Amino acid sequence: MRHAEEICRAKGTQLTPLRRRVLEALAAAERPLGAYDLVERLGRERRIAPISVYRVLDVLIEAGLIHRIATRNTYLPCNHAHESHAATVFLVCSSCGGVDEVTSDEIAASLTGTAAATGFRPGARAVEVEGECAGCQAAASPR
Amino acid sequence: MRHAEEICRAKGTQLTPLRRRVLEALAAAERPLGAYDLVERLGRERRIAPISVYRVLDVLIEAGLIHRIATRNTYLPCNHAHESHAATVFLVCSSCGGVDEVTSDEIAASLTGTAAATGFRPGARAVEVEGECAGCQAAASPR
DNA sequence: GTCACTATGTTATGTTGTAACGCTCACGGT
DNA sequence: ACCGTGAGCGTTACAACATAACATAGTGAC
Ligand SMILES: [Zn+2]
Ligand SMILES: [Zn+2]
Ligand SMILES: [Zn+2]
Ligand SMILES: [Zn+2]
Repeated sequence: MRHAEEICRAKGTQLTPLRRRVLEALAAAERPLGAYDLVERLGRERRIAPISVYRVLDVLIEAGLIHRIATRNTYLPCNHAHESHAATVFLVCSSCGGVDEVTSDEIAASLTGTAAATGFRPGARAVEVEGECAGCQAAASPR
Repeated sequence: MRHAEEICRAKGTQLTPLRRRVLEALAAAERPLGAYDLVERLGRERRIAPISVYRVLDVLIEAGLIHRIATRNTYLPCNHAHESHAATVFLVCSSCGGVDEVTSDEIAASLTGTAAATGFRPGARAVEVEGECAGCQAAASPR
C-alpha cells in the first residue's frame, strides 16, 4: 500500500498526483466511495470532471490497487497482496456500508472447479456477500 | 418456471399481464437483458415507462423468478428451484454475453464459513464470474 | 357506496458511466 | 533546436441505469 508507486511502475504506468489523491481519498474514507463522491471530495478547490475520476479508477483497478463493489457501484482501496490465486470475497454490511475484504483459497478452488465443469474459462471474479458486520450486530442487539 | 403463478401467489402477489410479459421477454432472449431493453421490447405498440419495468423486475426478483447480474446491470429468468441453501454462481461470458447459472453447495459452505470467521452475518450473495463460455472458446480456437 | 389495497401510468429527476476531441508535457530521435 | 509520439488530463456533451412524487384504474371487503 505504501508501495503503490512500485506497483504502478511494474504495470508500466505511474502514480500521478491525481491518482495518488484518489487513492488517498479512498484510504481516508471509512467505507467505499462512489465515483461522484470522489468527484466531490477531490474537486473542492478545482473541479475534476467525472470522466477523469473514472479514468483514474480504471487505472487503479487495473493495477490492483483498488477494487470495485459491483453491487454498490463503489470503490475501495486494497490492502492485500493478491499474490496467491485466492478468491477475494467482499463482505458488504448493509447497515453501516462498510466492506471487509477477505480471501479464500477454498472458494477459489470451488469456483474454478464449478466453472470448469461447464467448460467455462474463468477470468475476473466478483464475490460479494451482503449482510451485517459484527460491529453492527453488536450495536443492534442490546447486551 | 411454468408455475410462475403459483410462486407469485405463494408470495402474496400475482402474475399480472405486464409481469408475465417481462418474464416471457426474458425467457425468449438468449442472454440477459437490461431494463431498457425490456422497455423497448415491451413498448412496441404501447410505451411502457422505465419505472414500470423496474417495479416489475423488483417483484420478480423478490419472487425468485429472475436474477439480476450486478456486474452487467442485466436480468435473466431463473429455471432453478433454489430449494436448497446452495449458492448461485453466474458464469458470464464476456464474448457472447450469455450467462450460465449453476449452483454449488460447496461454495455456499465456503462462503458461509468465510463470513462466519469474521463474525459477519451473511444475507444475499452475488457470485459472478466473468470469462469465456465453452461455445465461444470453441468458436475462437480453430479446429 | 365507500374504503383500502394493488398495480400501473405520467412526469420529472437523480445517479452512474462514456464518447469525442483537444491541450500539455516529457521524452527520444535527428 | 525541431519534430514526432505517447501518457495524462481537461472540456463538453451525452448515454445508460434507476428512482421520486403523484395520479389513475381496478378489485374486493364491509
Ligand atoms: Zn484486494
Ligand atoms: Zn456494519
Ligand atoms: Zn436461479
Ligand atoms: Zn460465450
